[in-house]
Amino acid sequence: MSLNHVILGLLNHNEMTGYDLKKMIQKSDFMYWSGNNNQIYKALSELNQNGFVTSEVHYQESSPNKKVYAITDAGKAVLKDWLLSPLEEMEIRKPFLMRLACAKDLTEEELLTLLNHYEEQINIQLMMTKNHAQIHASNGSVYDQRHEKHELISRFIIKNVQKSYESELMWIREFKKAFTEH
Amino acid sequence: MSLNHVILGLLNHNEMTGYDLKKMIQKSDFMYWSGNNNQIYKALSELNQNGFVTSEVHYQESSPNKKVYAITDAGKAVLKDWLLSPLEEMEIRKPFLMRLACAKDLTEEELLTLLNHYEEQINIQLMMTKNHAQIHASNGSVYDQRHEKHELISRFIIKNVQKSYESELMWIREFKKAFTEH
DNA sequence: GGTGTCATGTAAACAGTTACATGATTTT
DNA sequence: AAAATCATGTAACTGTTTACATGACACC
Repeated sequence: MSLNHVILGLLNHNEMTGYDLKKMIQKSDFMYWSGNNNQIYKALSELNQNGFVTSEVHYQESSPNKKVYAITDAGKAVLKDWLLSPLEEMEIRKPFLMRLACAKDLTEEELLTLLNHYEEQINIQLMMTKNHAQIHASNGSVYDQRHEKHELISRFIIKNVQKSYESELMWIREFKKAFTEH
Repeated sequence: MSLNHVILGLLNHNEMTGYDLKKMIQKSDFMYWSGNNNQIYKALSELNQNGFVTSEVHYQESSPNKKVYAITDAGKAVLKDWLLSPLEEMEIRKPFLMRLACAKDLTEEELLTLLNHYEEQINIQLMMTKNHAQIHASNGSVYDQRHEKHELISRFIIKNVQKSYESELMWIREFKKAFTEH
């Protein structure tokens, strides 16, 4: 149940509404949850029931009312426990590799177009993260960047995602080269 | 429903039982399904009902009876349709990055031990894939490697997984360096 | 005598996605 | 006039994992 932990982590930066959390998770390049309503509002009510967050209703005229959530001391303790607990393994899901493994009956031409499609896709994804990174860098980002330490961390998180794509592109080029040289 | 497609792809190499498929998927470094019974036997009966595979019971004395599944022409057509259809996007799930993003209140020491744990974990995973690759190379592997083309493909699939881990290790070292140099 | 392999299957629980519902305001 | 933003929530569905059930044989 890691999403609950991440929500605590986000609320540890700033108090927020469910809607804010949803947008943050959906925009992020490295948070791997869809950020749909069901997930987030359920997680929040669960965290609230356990006393890990508090919620305060803000009445508004022109827009619907908000529930602003804030982390409690109990929540901070749970967050820290998680941070120091054994690390979950990463998962790489590359449907392209599945296709490659099943490509026995494809012609060399078909295989090359598949590879080219993949290269294009990864290129697009890389460009998107670079775009997001620029936006982050220009307008202050989600996290407060007054502290150097935290700035370093967020820079390296973005770098990590970009490196994953760049490494993939390098592999594709190597593969294409090996493939065209029979 | 990509698992069904991959099962077709595997059966396109060799006819097999559900148990064989299960083991293959569980041992694989790049197939991202757990390969539990429920998934595989359900998928097989579905493929069978749709006429994409046939099943033949092999009676055995000392072990339980087998159902050997083979791909049909209809199954081959479905497989090829999938191979030429639009590519699904890859997903990278790195719980470590989630922790980093939530690490605001950790001390620099705690953060460094987290990083070291991660490095160790990735190192272990890399070594495991290298081990698997050796086993594959020595005893003929799952796929028949009579054809050069296919040998090239399986070599590059393994290379892809390894490169993902190596790129991660490089990132970790870069991060540790940047971190210790304040 | 306990664990592991071979072999198939089901039940229950949990996680995740899509789609629905409401309703005012702002943008295209 | 249609679509998007703000804002919260639920229902139905699909997908995935864990655990159960059976039973012979081989290995340590």
